[in-house]
Order: sequence, then C-alpha cells, then structure tokens
Amino acid sequence: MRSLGQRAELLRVIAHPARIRILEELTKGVKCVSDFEEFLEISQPNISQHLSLLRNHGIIDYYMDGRLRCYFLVDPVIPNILELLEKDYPESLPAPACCPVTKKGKYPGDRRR
Amino acid sequence: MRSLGQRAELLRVIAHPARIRILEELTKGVKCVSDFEEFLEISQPNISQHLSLLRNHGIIDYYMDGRLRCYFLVDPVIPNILELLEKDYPESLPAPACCPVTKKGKYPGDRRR
DNA sequence: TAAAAATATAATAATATTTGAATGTATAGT
DNA sequence: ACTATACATTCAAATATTATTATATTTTTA
Repeated sequence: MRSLGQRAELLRVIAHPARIRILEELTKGVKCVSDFEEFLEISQPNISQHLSLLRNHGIIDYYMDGRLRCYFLVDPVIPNILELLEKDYPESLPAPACCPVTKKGKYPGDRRR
Repeated sequence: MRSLGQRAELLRVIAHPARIRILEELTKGVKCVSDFEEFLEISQPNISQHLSLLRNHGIIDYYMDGRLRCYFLVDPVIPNILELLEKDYPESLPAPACCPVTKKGKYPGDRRR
C-alpha cells in the first residue's frame, strides 16, 4: 500500500510531457535512449535526466546490450494511469443536488462548529 | 481528447499530498473549507490556495450556501486515478527477454550498472 | 450597524524542478 | 591503441511551486 506521500510522488514523477511520452512508448516495448531521441524534441542529456528520474523512482529499469541501454517498464500501475489519461470522459460528474444555481440548498450531512 | 500537455498538467495539479487528500474526500461527497481544516494539517489560506488551483483547472467547483463554500468534484477522471493509486500491485511487469534492437543481450543474467 | 465567521487574495520567502552546457565513461570497431 | 558511438553526470541558471503572513471580502448574527 502506497502512503499518501508516495502516491503524490508517483504522480509528480510522471507529470511531465517528456516523461509521459517516454512511458507511453515503453508501454509498447523496450526502447533505448537513441530511440527516444527520434521523437522527443529535447537534448540527449535531458532525456537521460528524465530516464534517471524515472529509474530512481523504480518506475523503469534497463539492461545493457553492448553500448545500448534498453529501458523497460517496471511499475505495473503506469499503463493503467496512462490509459485513464487517454480515455475520453464526455460527462462531468453529477453536481450535488443542492443547487449551485439557486444557492438555496442545505449542506449535506452534519457540520459542527 | 486531452493533449500531451493537458495530460501532464492534470497529473501535476493532482500530485500533492494535500490535494490528493482533498480529492479523496470529495469523492465521498461535498465538503467546505472548514471541513478540510479538520484533517489537513496546513493553514486555512494554504487550503484555499490548493482549492483555487484545483478549481482553476476545472477539477472541482463549489456552490455557496450562506458563508460556506461547498466544494464538489467535477472531473470524472479523478475517482479513477485515485482508485488506481490506492490499489495494490504485488507484481512488477515482466522484464523483456532480450533487447529488441539487436536481439542480443539476454535479460536476466548479464545486467550491469 | 458592528462584530464574527468563513473564506479568499496578495506579497513574499523558501524550496524544488527543469534545462543547457560542458564533461565524463564504457563499449565496439578498426 | 585509437576513435567513434551511446549514453550519463555535474553544475549552474532559469523558472516554477509551495508555504507563510498579513490583509481583504462576504455573509450572518447580535
């Protein structure tokens, strides 16, 4: 079970356009750094920095093959999160019954103080 | 369909312990600011700032009831994301057997750092 | 009408994140 | 052994986020 801090940290580490793209690609399969260079419009050192961050948080790992580092996904929650983000949600959640518009409603439940 | 930037931004806005707690509570129902004060160990202005951030991103909204602001969830993806974070994932994803680029370098066996 | 309650806003200070530039390291090929 | 390739690391500057303090706004109640 992830603590509150761990949950926040996990999201924080994913929450960057380059890292989301990296993770999306890794859900499709193993990729090495020069593969990422082909579609990420950032410098190679910057790619390495993002990969290091992800690895330091146990989200990805790599193995060496010659001079290539083959990165792959480790954390099983990642594909699920990415899938949620890509899904379309046409509806907002239902607003609570007690009327944003008429301003008349009572607060649901008991309040103290 | 959310753009890459929007996906990153959404995660970034959720990715804070206080905001995650706020959103978790809001999945259970409407809450006003003083409700949050009871379980968040941060100052009232700080709570307001977190609520404003969430609202400015269309994740929550509120209605007024007297001098209370009753906040509620709007973005339907939030409960799903929170649920994923709380779920337990006992297994790592299966590691790839070899490097898809060179077809060499067998995984487990000769990993280095 | 004045006071208080509930909450927001603004300014600032502290801290964290991100990027860029330069440099470093290991391996493969010759 | 030398060079090129593939990648990482370090440091510093720029930027963004967060928390704090003080103050303001709105509504209710006395």
